[in-house]
Amino acid sequence: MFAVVDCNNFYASCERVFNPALNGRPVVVLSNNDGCIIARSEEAKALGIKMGVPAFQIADFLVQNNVAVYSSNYALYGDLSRRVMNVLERFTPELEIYSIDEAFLNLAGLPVQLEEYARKIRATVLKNTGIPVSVGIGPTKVLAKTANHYAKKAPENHGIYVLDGPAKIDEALKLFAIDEVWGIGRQYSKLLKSIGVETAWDFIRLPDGWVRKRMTVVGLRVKKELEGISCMEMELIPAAKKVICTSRSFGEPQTELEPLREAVATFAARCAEKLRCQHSCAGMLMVFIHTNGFKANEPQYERNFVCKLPVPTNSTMELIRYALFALEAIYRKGYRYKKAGVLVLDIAPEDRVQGALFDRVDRAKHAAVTKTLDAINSKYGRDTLKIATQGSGKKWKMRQEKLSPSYTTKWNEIITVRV
DNA sequence: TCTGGGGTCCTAGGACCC
DNA sequence: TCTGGGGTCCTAGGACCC
Repeated sequence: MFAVVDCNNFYASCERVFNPALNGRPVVVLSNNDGCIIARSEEAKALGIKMGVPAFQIADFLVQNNVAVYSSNYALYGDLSRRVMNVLERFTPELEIYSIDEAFLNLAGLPVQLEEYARKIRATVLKNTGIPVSVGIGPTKVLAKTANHYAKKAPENHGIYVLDGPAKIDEALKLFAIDEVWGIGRQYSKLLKSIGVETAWDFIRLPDGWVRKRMTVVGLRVKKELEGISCMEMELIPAAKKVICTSRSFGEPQTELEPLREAVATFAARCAEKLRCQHSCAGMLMVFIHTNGFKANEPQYERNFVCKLPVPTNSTMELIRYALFALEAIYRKGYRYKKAGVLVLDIAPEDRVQGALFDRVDRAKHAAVTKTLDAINSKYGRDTLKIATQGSGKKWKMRQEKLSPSYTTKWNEIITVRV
């Protein structure tokens, strides 16, 4: 059996942990640059606030309904996520951290009563972290996700649901809308509904051949999992990323090269950090910039530039150099740039790098410098030490007007208690 | 004024090899 | 009548996830 533990309205719940005045009040969290609604408390959902809506479109509505609005605070969410995962680790020998707010637990062979165990997991996470979670249990990952849905949506289940036994599974699948199935997105829902498939139960009645042909092996796997045949394994060790991207929208549109250079250098530096964190090097780098596509009356421009690196690297200095070269190759005057980004790809383990005969970079020196850089920044906080080209970010930094304190990761933002 | 960010996997088709 | 067979690698596009 698999359990999937999913934090309820995770970002909104994080905001509540150290600010209990938010309990009972509608809370929403905005995407980067304070753009769209990306998390909603139950009260906010009840008000009809939809996922992904641009915040400015419903600004008045938010005020009228006394909705608490927050900028994304990933320092806080990341830390609380780590705490939740630490608790979950105690409940299984096999934990797969699937996303910032979700994990699979392999319960195979544990001598426990499943419902009781689920209740215990839920209670422990809530007590130790302040985060409410839902626990779904089933014989396959897809069925566990289905169970999680029932745990979350039906109040009488109190946040837990165990899907076991053919009769119970059958009954659940008959009531389960096809577009709620994990792995069935918008396009496949549309396709399936067009041939009269409305529920998960309808779906598993289709011939395998049809599913394989129209939905590839991925769709067929989902079908098998719904039928109770497990074909998605636990992934215990997070695989190294094959592509790493750092990109941001700017708080204000940028017209000049200099702030773009700062931004792109900063994104390249962040990519380098992410590479070093997973002990990889990248063999290619791409920079992209574009204007605001929503502004139909403004001149539009969108370009990217790919550099093949002579020797795969994770050096901040080297990646910045190539990133700036790429930026300068595509930058044109006369546009209002809204967003830029750096991607690194062609990623390989750092101990398998193919050198070059005429390499003029002193790689040992770069490695020593970045090691020191990482050590200092890990101890004193991100960007305590950085490359001068990265600048201050004053001009282009994203909007974060409603940022809560990073209660658990910054000394000067630690919670204050009034007597 | 204002519209997020970061990933994965699969397939088809083209180019190329012997 | 009849136009081989068997591969690899790469890329773009499309689907999905959180």
